[in-house]
Amino acid sequence: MIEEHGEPGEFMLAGEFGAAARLSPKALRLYAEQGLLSPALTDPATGYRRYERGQLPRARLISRLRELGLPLARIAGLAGLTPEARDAELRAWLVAEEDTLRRRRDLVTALAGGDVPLYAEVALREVPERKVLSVERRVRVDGLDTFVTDAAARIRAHLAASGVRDDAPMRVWFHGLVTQDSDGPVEVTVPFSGTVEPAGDLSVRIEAARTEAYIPVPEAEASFPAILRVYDALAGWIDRERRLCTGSPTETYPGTGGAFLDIAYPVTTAERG
Amino acid sequence: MIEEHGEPGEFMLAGEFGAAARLSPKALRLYAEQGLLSPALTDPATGYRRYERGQLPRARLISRLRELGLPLARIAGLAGLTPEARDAELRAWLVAEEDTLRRRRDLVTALAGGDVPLYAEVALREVPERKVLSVERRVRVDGLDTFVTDAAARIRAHLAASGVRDDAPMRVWFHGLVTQDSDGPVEVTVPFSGTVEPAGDLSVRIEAARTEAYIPVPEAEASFPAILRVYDALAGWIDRERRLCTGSPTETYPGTGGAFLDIAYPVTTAERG
DNA sequence: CTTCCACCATGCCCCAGGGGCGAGGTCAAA
DNA sequence: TTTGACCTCGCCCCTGGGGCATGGTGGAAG
Repeated sequence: MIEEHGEPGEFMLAGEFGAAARLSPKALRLYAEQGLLSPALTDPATGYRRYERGQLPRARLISRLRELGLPLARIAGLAGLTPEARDAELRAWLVAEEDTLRRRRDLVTALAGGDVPLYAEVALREVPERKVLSVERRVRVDGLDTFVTDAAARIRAHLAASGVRDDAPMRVWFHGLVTQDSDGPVEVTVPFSGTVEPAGDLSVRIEAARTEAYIPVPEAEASFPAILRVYDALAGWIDRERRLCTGSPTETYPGTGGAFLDIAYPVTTAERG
Repeated sequence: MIEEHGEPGEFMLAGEFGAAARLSPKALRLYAEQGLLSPALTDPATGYRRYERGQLPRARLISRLRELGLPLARIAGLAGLTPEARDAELRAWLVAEEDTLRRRRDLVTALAGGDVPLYAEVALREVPERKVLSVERRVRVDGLDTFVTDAAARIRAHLAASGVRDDAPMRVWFHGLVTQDSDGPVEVTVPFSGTVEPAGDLSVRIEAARTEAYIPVPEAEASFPAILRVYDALAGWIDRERRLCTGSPTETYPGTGGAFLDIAYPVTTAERG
């Protein structure tokens, strides 16, 4: 318990201040180090931090925002806003949280679904060597659509300007893991015939010949998270056929037989013994 | 990219296995250390981990569960269940997540509301020294109701068995921070007159005389998160009156004038200069 | 058979947001 | 003055890896 102070001074020590703001002394020390909530006075000899009463509203606000689970950097930004602007930011954050929850709900549903019914649609095909115009960049899921759309437009524009026709579907390569919080290199390629000069971040390269296992995906299943089941089905098929993946997965737009897209993995030619 | 293997062996190295399960080698190493996903074989000379194809489904499951943001310990538990049981657990987890989101939404609303209208209801009172029977324990918010209800019942039962009447409201002391993920010591006390022996975790002590600032709270505002605004209003009033808190906050059931409860802070007797 | 290069291992430091502990300094009332 | 409750700092711990440096390896090509 805190003892009574007969004639209390203007300044409070960390424990007392923290009790009034529902923040532990440890948390207050951290906030002081980070500059999020600097004590009004620090005794240079003892290191004791003294807070003043006027800092309580800010401390209480920080405490509330921490209860929401916001990181300190975010809180530092929010604490500097007007109450109205802060409220607007927080409501936007809530909307994002709701999105996250929806995504999780969909993932759980996808997990429960199993992947058996899709096996029959998997097939093998030989893809010949092709010359392609490509753009590669590291992106996260939230920037994926924008990147792919933009890259495809620029590639096709450059092909048109170079006087060659793009005569085959666009292919998106996932060279690395692309998730909510980890980016991976993604490449967009469009095959062409003829001669084209590279320009800016558009490069010309050869896509090697390969055998790939693929599965056409209708538009209804082409978005997250239903598409995860398709990936799992394809991987499961490759397992069962006792083949091995030999490269990164790709998505081809449009897909075989009028499908919205094909998902494909390059695989070994022969089954393993 | 991964080269083709003419006659691939039964075992895969970390990178290859990880590419097939969408897990980084680093993550696989961590999971191996924790026993979450042990490689089928570890070369004792080189430390190379070899995974086999049959481990892919488990690896993919782990990858999916990580995408949900679940901690590894939780995943370890879930991975051992049948698909049906796992699905049930995940749905329960989703419900908890929805609760969390609701709580956050309420907190944001409370933050935006301000606390001005409640000031008028704050008052001061002198509380005399009282002998009380008490139970103290560290609890978190989720165990708070259960603890208070149970403690009150046991205290009143012991008072009745000792032949004394409990003649005053129950008081709940928050000696430490009680939040979602940090527990604090909480004490439940009931004043009595006469003589009672301590028993088990029931102890007899004196609550010191004090001055307290209090505010009656109707039942409609007595639950989370509306009650936070009341706490803030009380703290703001104490600030404006230029007093200091001298102890832990308490909640008294029932409250003054038919209120559901009173929230009170012990404060200094005199205003400060 | 050697060489080459990509892959793999360990180990260390880093991120948030503190909790917990121990050593030692400080401040008040009794 | 003593006592006990504060306070300070500093270190190690948690999760789930990312990134880097150093050095050992595997497999395929020459």
